[in-house]
Amino acid sequence: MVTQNSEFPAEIEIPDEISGLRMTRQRQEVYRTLMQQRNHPTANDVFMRVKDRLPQISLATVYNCLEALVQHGIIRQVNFDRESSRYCPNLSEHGHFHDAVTGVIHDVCFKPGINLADLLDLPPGTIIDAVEVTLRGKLTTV
Amino acid sequence: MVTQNSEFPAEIEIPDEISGLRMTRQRQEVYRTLMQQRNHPTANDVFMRVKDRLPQISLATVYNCLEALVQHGIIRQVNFDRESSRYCPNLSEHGHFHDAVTGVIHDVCFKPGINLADLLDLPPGTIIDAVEVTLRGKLTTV
DNA sequence: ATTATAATTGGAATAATTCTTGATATTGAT
DNA sequence: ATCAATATCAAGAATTATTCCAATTATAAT
Repeated sequence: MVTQNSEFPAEIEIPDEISGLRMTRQRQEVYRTLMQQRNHPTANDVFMRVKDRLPQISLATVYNCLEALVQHGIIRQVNFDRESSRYCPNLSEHGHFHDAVTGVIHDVCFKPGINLADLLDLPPGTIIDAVEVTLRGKLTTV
Repeated sequence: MVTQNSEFPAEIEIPDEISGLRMTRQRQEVYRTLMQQRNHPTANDVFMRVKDRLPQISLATVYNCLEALVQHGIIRQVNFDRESSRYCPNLSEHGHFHDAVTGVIHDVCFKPGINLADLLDLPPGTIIDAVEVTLRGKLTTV
């Protein structure tokens, strides 16, 4: 049961197992951080945040947890150029817009009914397992 | 003038300057390698190949040359996950298909008349400077 | 020719990530 | 519950691609 306390934001309840992956305390906290902090944090960002609740956790463990979560399809790993990997719990098909001014990464949805693979000149017999769309630019305040 | 010799494949002529970038001997060889070896080589791949013609070249120089060429829009840098950067002289707008079986990277064109930004749900006032499309999958031989 | 600027080199430094090894915790079978 | 087998975690070492640095060399400008 979740401890509800008006002094703290409501916590996200994490089950003991997700998609066959045992959710240890460490994995729960890593996952919770990603669910709460939707700004595509790096492993180190997650590490610093999780340390508040699990002071003894190591960066290696954060990497292990993130990898396990990615492997089990619970979160997604997102890369921009060769910067540190970022992690994202948004599993719906979406792209990423990288604001060159603020550095903020925004999730971008496809307009309904769009199937990217249909728009590409692919040789017959190509099986697409994953699609990645990354945009770079600025967000002029309107 | 290019030395033509039937014992060797015809060379690609590289001018002394491209888009305002002075084409030094090193930059010429790096660029020539990319033009001849269209399989998206890494900096190290280029280094090994260029060494045949410029045995004293250093890896740092190859990195410098590649960066200069990228900065001047003469070639493109392509990243897959956090693997080594790859380089590509194809400047036309295209995506990349990464064959999981062979590891080969294929350029993929958009079907005519497709403007990717139109298919995305972008907030108004978004200025897109660059678009990157990466596909992952297999190429079933038909 | 001389000076100023840019490019190259080789090696050291960096940073993100992975690996290794021993300790801990968890599960399943008895 | 106990024990063995397995999985996870922690800490630090190792790895790898890339960048930085300082010294040399090449090119361009006067």
